[in-house]
Amino acid sequence: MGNAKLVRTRAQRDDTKPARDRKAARAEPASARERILHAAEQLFAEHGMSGVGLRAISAAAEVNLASIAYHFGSKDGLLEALFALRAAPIAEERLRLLDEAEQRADGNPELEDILDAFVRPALTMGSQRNGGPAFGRLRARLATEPEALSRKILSVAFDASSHRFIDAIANALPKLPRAEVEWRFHFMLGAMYYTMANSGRIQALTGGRCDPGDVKRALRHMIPFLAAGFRSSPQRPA
Amino acid sequence: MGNAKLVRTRAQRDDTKPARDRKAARAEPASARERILHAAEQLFAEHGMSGVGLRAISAAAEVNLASIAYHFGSKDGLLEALFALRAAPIAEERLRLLDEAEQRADGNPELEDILDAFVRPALTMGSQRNGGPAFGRLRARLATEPEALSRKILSVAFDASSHRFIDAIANALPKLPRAEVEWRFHFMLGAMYYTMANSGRIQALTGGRCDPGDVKRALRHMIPFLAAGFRSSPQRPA
DNA sequence: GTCTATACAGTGATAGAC
DNA sequence: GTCTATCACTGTATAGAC
Repeated sequence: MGNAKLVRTRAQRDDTKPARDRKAARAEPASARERILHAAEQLFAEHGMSGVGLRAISAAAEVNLASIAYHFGSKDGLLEALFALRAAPIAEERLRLLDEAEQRADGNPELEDILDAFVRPALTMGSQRNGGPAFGRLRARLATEPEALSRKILSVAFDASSHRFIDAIANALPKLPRAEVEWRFHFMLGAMYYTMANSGRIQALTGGRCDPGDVKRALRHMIPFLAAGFRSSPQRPA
Repeated sequence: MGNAKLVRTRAQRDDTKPARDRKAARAEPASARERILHAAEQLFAEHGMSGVGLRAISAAAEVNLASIAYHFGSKDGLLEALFALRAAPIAEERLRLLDEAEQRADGNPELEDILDAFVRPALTMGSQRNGGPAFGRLRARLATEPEALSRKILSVAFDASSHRFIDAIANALPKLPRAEVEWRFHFMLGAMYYTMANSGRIQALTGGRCDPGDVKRALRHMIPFLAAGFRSSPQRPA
């Protein structure tokens, strides 16, 4: 667990199977691998990475305990596989939305559209199934972990798209120093992750009036807030 | 672990000893209780709540393993005790700074001063010792946990001061709907927690130029960003 | 009251039989 | 490939020494 080299599975076949039958995968997850991934995603998001045991996962997926070690090497390996499965589509959708916005605006998109392209996929694409934003919550949890493994996983998954967005924001705010853009990007990450985590804190504070799980509403509140923050003049007036 | 009733210790004496000798506590933490708390704070912050075992804590504190269960009931009980020790001073300092700002401004303090009074104690008062913001990181971790226990701990520690600050912000922005204030308060919490977590992500993205561990700089960037967000008009123009 | 030794049911991981 | 059996380790509980 200490050093952060990514786990190598014993079954090293190149997964990402070319989807030989999409329909079958929908009805009842065929392979043991997929059932494990699905069960782990639900349970991890609900009880946290260390709140749920491999035995519970194997039971929910209806596979043998050792089978999960066989397919994923370790509990951490299972986490990595989950990210490999879910993170890439999010990063791709971000870039797609950004490209779209840039084309619409001839290379100079509105700041709001850039921020929306960054945040929206993260909030909406957390496991549509079961209605629960399972992956998003898991990801938010990982984002606050200091463990080297977590950093590595997030880094390989999102570094490229993050850099691209920092550049796009800097381009939309040419007067803002680069360092200021980076700080504000950091604050945006915080607001986004905390919304994804949906810890229930703000519901408790407001008697349920404010619900981060309502993605549409969250975005409508979040984007103007962030955009105004990004546009503000850097130094504190007082 | 499931239900969130706070842990009752076997040694139920009212702690918060009236500091009979401040100097002695500085040199070499006298009681086993304090040594355990100190060791746990450091280790929890460094490796995460479930990344470190009770045996490691007992070794670092130079006490017997069972002694920690005696004083704190359980691992979760240890966490609660840590919060009881560190959270209260932070909440108090927040209210003190807010009172100060209100007095200076005859009841209508600047928004920036309100936000500063809220965020500053959280960033600065995370265990001055060892130079490491140990408690802050731990707190940020807890904030993204969905576990009932975490919510309970944070709730009893910070509900009162949070409500007070939501009111103060709403008072400073009389045109802003209450719900909007609450959403933005939520985003502020996210930015603050992510800064406290100091996950290293933004350092990695920026080659170390941006360091959330630099509290002074973090505040100078954060307050104007948040203030602008709070002041912005609610609905997205487009 | 404080501390200790020891035991127990649970965890993740693994070797090896089928 | 899959499963059984087992390992070292975790948090917790308890009986009893000072």
